[in-house]
Amino acid sequence: MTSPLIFWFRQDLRTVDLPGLNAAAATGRPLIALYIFDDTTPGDWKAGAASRWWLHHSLEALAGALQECGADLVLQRGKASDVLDAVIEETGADAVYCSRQYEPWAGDLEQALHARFEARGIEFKRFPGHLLHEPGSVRTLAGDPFKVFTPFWRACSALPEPPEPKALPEGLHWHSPLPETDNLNDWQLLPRKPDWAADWRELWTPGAEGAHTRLQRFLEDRLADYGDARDIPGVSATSGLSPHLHHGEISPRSIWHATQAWAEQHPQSRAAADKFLAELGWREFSYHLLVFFPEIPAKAFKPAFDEFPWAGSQKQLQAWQRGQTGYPIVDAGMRELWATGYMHNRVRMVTASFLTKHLLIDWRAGERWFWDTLVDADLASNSCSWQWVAGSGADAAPYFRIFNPTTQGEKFDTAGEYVRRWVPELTGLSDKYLHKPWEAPKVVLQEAGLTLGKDYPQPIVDHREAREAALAAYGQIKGK
DNA sequence: TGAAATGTTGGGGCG
DNA sequence: ACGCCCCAACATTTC
Repeated sequence: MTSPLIFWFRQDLRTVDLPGLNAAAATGRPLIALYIFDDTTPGDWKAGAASRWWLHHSLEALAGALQECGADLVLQRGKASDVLDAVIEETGADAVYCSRQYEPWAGDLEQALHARFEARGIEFKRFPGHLLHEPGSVRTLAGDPFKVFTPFWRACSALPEPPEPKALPEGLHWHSPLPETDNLNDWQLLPRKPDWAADWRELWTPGAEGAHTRLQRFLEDRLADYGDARDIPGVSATSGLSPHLHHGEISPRSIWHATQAWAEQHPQSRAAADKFLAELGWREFSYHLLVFFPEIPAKAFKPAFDEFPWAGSQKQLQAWQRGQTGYPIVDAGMRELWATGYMHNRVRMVTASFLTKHLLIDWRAGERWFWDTLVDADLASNSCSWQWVAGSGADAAPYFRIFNPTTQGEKFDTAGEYVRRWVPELTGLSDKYLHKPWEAPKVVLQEAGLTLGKDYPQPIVDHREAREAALAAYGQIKGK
């Protein structure tokens, strides 16, 4: 009798275009579908609260999809190596297949498992699938990792196209009897008291099916206008695929090929498609940076920033987190994040710039907050993007690029749709003052039924002063 | 994947 | 008619 093979699900909660699972199926051996909830993760980057909500529903969806292929998903909680050992022991499995992950601890774990299993004659194989191109496959002519996005992405497009997505073959052979599975509810991934995600199912559909539906809808309804509309937070013009991608419910290769096919049918929208694909490019770039510079989540890429005189108070941090800074576009973004687990990309830049430059608060505080509150929280993208905004990263925005929250609001939320949606106390204010209520004459405020400092805060910092302070702080590390 | 300060230009009001 | 000033509007540079 053939020994079973464990397919270990990780951040790849799908059955379509999952190379490791296809390879496992191709062996013809009885399979065990296993997911391990490992909250012993070192490095202090356990899944945040919003991610855990997503994970719960994503696992439900995966279990459903596997059921349709005749499989039961085994859920177990604990240290990955211990759980794998126990399942191997119990079932007599002598092979473990999984998808690669790129977080520093995940790489370490894979190495350790490889050594451990090899010694015992257990086959351990890792497969790509989370990225378009494996880190290491894209290098400069000198063989170094790229540190600038544009040449990186150009080099990527010179590579052979990523493989076409492959469906899971029919008639898989599943092992039984299976080890006992945990009850998903016992993992308590969902929030209670209060259940702040009570209505999130109306916003999101975690799982591969939801991901593919979202991609289709994006291609049909949104991609043609993506070029300009993607910067308008009041308009639903972005794909919203990031949380699906993070959890591996859809592969970037599926997105890549679907977008290319769409672009061939809509040649006049080639530019929009390329712009969208470049966003996948930034995701790739972040992963490449994370692999080559594993300190990125915790340490400034540019050493000069180790000396940066970060300041800011707990009180200011809290005002930012709660959307009470007195700058409407910033507060709208922070409240959208809190209410939905998501924030529009344009506004992520504005709010992050505000935290690091107007409040001079260390980018790592923002990184933490986003990590806990975003459903798409992703170590690579989150840390690289924070460093990008803070000016400390590879190919980062120059430090002195300080967003003016008023100008950004007027430029990208001209009609005030976004601010009025998330900061309803400002609804009565005319467009003219919506992004700068502190400049509104008394009568206007009265007519809007608004008392600044009571219904809505006064700006917690003065823009001009904050900007000058930020530039002065930067002056202290410049040239170092 | 900025904004502010500074520089330049050109039309129009005015003496 | 002319020079002068004001100030948008746009371009450049500086942070």
